[in-house]
Amino acid sequence: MLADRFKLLADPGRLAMIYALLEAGEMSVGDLAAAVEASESGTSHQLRLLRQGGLVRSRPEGRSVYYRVADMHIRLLLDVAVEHYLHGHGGDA
Amino acid sequence: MLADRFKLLADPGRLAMIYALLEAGEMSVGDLAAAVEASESGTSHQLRLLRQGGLVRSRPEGRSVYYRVADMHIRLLLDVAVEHYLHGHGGDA
DNA sequence: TGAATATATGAGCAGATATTCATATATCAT
DNA sequence: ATGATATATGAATATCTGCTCATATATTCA
Repeated sequence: MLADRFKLLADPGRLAMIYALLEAGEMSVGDLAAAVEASESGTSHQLRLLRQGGLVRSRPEGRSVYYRVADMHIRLLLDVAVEHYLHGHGGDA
Repeated sequence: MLADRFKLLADPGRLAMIYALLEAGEMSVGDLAAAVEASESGTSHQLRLLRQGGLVRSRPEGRSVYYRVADMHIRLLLDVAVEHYLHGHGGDA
């Protein structure tokens, strides 16, 4: 469902993770947790949601697991959303 | 916050409302409630969230209030999201 | 004015979500 | 094999969300 995709993006922590991954290209769970200042457990939980939703992919290496954003459509979507966010500052009425 | 924008889109009912408004251009609360098969009260509640978030605007006329999507950036955002959704069917890994 | 209609709003409840803690699994180093 | 490290996962919990019911406000019509 489309709303489920939006749900995954509707959390500041997950958004921060996605932006960090977009910037770094690839990050281990621990590094990502440090980057977004969250617990490793919580980060792992969120990554599972993002992975199940197809927004990120993972690659195990040694005792680490590296995550990356699944595809660049996500960056486009975020860019459009940011642009829309900046544009839309109309109040009520 | 950007996540808040996504939150507004992260609900099937609200998405249905936005699509109905995009299609019709403008609708009263009652007509919209009927179109998305929801209660008028619930529809009004959701419309308030959308209005506060700047996604829709309202225009009172007589004893009705007509709502419309605030701007066409929203349609663009939805289109990109749908395209992304259709594109991204990659599983785990 | 009084009744009916359209919308808005607040309270309360049920279900969903995020976070934390504890524990499990797997890998690496010694 | 033992201990340390990295990640995953389940359970418990606290918060948030959406829905419903009741009620309020405003507008139209008779």
